Amino acid sequence: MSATGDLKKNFYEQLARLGKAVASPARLELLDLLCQGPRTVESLAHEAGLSVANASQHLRVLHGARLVDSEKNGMFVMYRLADPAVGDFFQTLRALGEKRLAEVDAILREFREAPESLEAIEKETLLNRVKKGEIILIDVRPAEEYRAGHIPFAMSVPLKELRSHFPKLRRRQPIVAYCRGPYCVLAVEAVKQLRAKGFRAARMDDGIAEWRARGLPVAVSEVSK
Amino acid sequence: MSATGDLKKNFYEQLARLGKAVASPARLELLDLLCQGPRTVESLAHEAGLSVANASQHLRVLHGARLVDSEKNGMFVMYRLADPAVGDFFQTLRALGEKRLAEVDAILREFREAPESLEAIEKETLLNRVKKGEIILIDVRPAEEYRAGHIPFAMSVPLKELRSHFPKLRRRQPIVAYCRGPYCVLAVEAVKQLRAKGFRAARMDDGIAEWRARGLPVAVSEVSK
DNA sequence: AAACTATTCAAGCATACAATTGAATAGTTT
DNA sequence: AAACTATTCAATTGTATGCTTGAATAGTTT
Repeated sequence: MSATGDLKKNFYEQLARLGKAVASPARLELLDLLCQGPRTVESLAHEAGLSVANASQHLRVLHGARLVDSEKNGMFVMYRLADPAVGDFFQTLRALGEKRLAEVDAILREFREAPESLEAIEKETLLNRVKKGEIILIDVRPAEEYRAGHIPFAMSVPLKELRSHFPKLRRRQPIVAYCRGPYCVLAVEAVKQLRAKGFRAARMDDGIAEWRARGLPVAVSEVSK
Repeated sequence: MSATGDLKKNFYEQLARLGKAVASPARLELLDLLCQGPRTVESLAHEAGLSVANASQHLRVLHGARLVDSEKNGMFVMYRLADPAVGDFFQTLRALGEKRLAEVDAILREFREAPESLEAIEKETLLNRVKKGEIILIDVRPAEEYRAGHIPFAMSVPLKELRSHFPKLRRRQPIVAYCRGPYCVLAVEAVKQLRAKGFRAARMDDGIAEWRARGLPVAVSEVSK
């Protein structure tokens, strides 16, 4: 029916569908998120900063390229990678990107260095970034201390439970850890563990006491569950 | 200067440049060809069935994504993969494609089966395909026999020199080997070696004698060099 | 059943891209 | 230097894509 030449052309066309699927920053971010586990459309949209309709459309494209599968679960639709091989592919793509694109390298360098020089950044700016979700702020003190008072939007991740949070964390999302203050080793240890696992982590040497002393807002957990 | 969120967005944008580079069938074919070794623009254009200007533009896109490098050599410009990692990436992409895209699978199946059932195909059709470059027809008899008379458009690839041709050959391009006729083992052996190396090879059991006997055209080398 | 929610669909607009064409470079041969 | 060759550049055209908006589905709660 079709000549061999058409088949050859067709083969590359099919392959190009995969290429097209990863030709959009938005879809790459969605894929990256999905590499870390199944998610609903809305959570993906929110995390990637897309409108829900837009995210849905991008997901449809990814689905069309057989990169992701979806499954209806009650009112939600769960998206997941169609195959672990998709994750491998994404990692290869990222590795190649980091290796070959000088611009990407520069960005990552800035990324890596930014948290280091956090001391220089105004604490208010940090707070704004955390609020926007650009940085994950973790409180590594025991849960009770967290409940008693913590920096707004900080997640409670007691040092002992840090390992169990690894799967949830994104490897390139900057993480800032804080604890009781400059003479407390909890955050130092947390950063060490996170970096060992490849996360971009930095320590904020101020603790809750210093924070409060500057007149910055402090949150209190109402529900102690 | 730029917020962390911008950096994150920028990272995926840079990554998407790689994606865009492999989002076109033409560029994928060019990449595939370049995986097998450096080539000039014209040879790439010809083999991929593109106009030279078009191929040049596609190559510029690949170059922009840092996937290929070019080097001026006299009047020619040689293109090559920028890094062996690019080849790895392409293989991963292809592997994923073959694994995930049902259509691609179907195509490959047809591809794989087509040469097998070559006996059923009219020899004239074969000739047309060879003429169009869809199939590579190789004559595995010693060079003298080839010169004395061969099927039009067949390449002379004496069995002894087969190995040295491997680098030039494309792994998915169907190859058909013929020799003296149904009772000659040259083509059988050639197919065995080609398949062992992953090429798509089939044997045509008719030889030059049978070909001529059917009244089909026979070519003669004028220049014996 | 009515109000709500998560998701998808459809239409519209602006932008980006692929292929074609003809001309411009840069190198080679005569 | 003139003719030729390989490659690139520039302008054009049609088509595909991404994002937005508002409505439609399908499931859930009241």
